[in-house]
Amino acid sequence: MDVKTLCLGVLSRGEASGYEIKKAFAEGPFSHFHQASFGSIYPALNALSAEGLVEARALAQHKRPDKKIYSITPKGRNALVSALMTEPAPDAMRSDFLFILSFAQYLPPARVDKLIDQRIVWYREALARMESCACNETIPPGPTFVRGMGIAVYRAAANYLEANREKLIAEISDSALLVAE
Amino acid sequence: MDVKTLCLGVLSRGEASGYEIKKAFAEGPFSHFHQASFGSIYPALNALSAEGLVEARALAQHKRPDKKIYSITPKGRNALVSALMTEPAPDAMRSDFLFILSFAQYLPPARVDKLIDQRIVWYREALARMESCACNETIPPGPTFVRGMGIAVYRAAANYLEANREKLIAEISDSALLVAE
DNA sequence: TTGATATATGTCGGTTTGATATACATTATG
DNA sequence: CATAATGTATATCAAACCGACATATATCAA
Repeated sequence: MDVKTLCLGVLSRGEASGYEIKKAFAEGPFSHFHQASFGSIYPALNALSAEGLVEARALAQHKRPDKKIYSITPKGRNALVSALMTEPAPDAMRSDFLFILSFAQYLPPARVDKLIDQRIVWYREALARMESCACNETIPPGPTFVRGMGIAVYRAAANYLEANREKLIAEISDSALLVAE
Repeated sequence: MDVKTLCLGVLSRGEASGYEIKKAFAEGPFSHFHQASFGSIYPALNALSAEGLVEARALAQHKRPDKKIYSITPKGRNALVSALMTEPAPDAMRSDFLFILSFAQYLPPARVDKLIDQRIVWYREALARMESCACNETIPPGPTFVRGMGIAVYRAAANYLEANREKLIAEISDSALLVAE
């Protein structure tokens, strides 16, 4: 699933600028299962434009660069559906946090404690964003299902961290004492 | 957290070849929160070797390319600890599966059904691997904690899919009927 | 006032992926 | 028994991608 397809997906829900597409991956409804950077979005939009899968119109702005608003074409919708019919790659989680924690016994307990603390806050904030967003609107079944899965997974992560942090800190503090003896 | 650091992390648990490091990310204890490809591992090992952070010894093999077994040096351990003390990036999940499902209403219900089916199997198999692995050995607190978090998150994902799949299929089947009327 | 944050597009170096090449052993499958 | 598929093992390379930076301005907080 390349960035071109991701952009088509966002644009299928309504026209948007590159900046707004970035926001959809940074904070919006796609943020908990995909991300994309400016360095890939802008070239992708140019390529899609050249292929006739999206159309751009420039919107003049007060003392700012023109905002280029992209909208998907019928050809673009076909390309999106084709991409949606291919077999998805396995799901992948990337967590520097867990990589670091797997070496917890070689780190100062205070550092581990703070790290877990911050990550709980991060997960809880992400959860709040997911749960609050657009409850008044009528959300289609697909996005509702996907949102629910994001909430379920993030909640499990936050709950696990809260339930098991003390045990971990106690264990690595004990082993430090053993070494000191 | 670049591939060089990830390799140092694997090697800190014992010497290994590039191929074995790959396996650690594809199936092993790191597989549920980080991944790395051959194309990044081999150059990373060469770079680490040039910097004196790892040492290589060649192991002649019967009618096969020599296996290069890498081990971490004291300098390498210092570099690893330094990397472990930097602030971790936010956790990220990447799921083409969820991206596709967010357009469920534009897809054939049978396709959505099969997709969810396969993903449940995938999550359950990953769970079985995580839960079975090395229960007899004494695992240090760090890896135990990290493993527990992987299990908690994957279980939440599998349970959510099982609990909500029927509702989704029913909803997209209904809307298809409405269109047909 | 000074810095931070937000809007907005874009480039560029460096990293990473995923496919491919090579080579042989072992293990299914028809 | 042949043959296909999978596993062991290293390595390269084009294409894709990320993160930082450049540019320009408005707004809001310290």
